[in-house]
Amino acid sequence: MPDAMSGKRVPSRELFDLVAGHFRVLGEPARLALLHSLADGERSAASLLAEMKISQANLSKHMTVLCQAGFVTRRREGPYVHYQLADARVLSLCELMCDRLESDAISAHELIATRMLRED
Amino acid sequence: MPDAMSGKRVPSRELFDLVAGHFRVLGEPARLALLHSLADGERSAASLLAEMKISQANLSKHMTVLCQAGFVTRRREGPYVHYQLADARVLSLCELMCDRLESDAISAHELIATRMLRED
DNA sequence: TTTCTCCATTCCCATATCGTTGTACGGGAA
DNA sequence: TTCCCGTACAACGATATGGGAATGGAGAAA
Repeated sequence: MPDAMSGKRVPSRELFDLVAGHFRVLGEPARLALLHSLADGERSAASLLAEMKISQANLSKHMTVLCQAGFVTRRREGPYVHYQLADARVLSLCELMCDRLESDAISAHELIATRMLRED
Repeated sequence: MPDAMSGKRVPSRELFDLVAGHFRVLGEPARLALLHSLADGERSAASLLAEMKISQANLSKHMTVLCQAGFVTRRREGPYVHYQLADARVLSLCELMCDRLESDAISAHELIATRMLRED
């Protein structure tokens, strides 16, 4: 039975590339911190620059990447630029990942506790 | 009022590094395809190698990365090795990202349609 | 034991990406 | 107009990462 008739989804290589590319955008600590700073609402480039400990050029590049990925929108107001989360689901992704890591940490902790109780 | 008393979570740089590192693991098309292949259950290394169009060394390296990230578990059975998803939530992450991309695509489509209807 | 299979690891190269520096663009004020 | 400020872009070096080829190592069979 061919996949087309099985009802099962068969992702194409292009889809994997696209999804992986967006995960890679989230695979940068500085960009995660920037997204986190935008969680409370719109922020100006200057305020982000003041908060983060990165250079102006670096900030601009990271924000460009986030905009191209569709995670953030850019709004120009005179000489100033304001950034905003384009989609709150991005934060859901981060929270989901954090939950996973937390579970792993707990499991590791229990494993260590078990080993300490066990008589080798 | 300090952050510690505001109830607001202030992630550390180490947490951003950790989360970003795990997102980077998902930022590889081949690894996403491997995770997808494991969605239906345990698979042997040989069957994964037969399905994917990558070299044996490459497969082994990718699976090692997935195991170290805690996404996959490795089980040895004689000379054979079987891999299994360690956490179904990984698939949730991928689905969430796909939903986002789908929404973007729809938005882009509507935008194009609007422009086509508009008289410039 | 030897030999074979299956998988992991190591080394090397090509490519990609991050951060810095310097520069260019664009808007507002003088 | 000229100047300054805020931001984006380009070019560079350093580092990281994926892929291929070769090697290593564990286990099973002879």
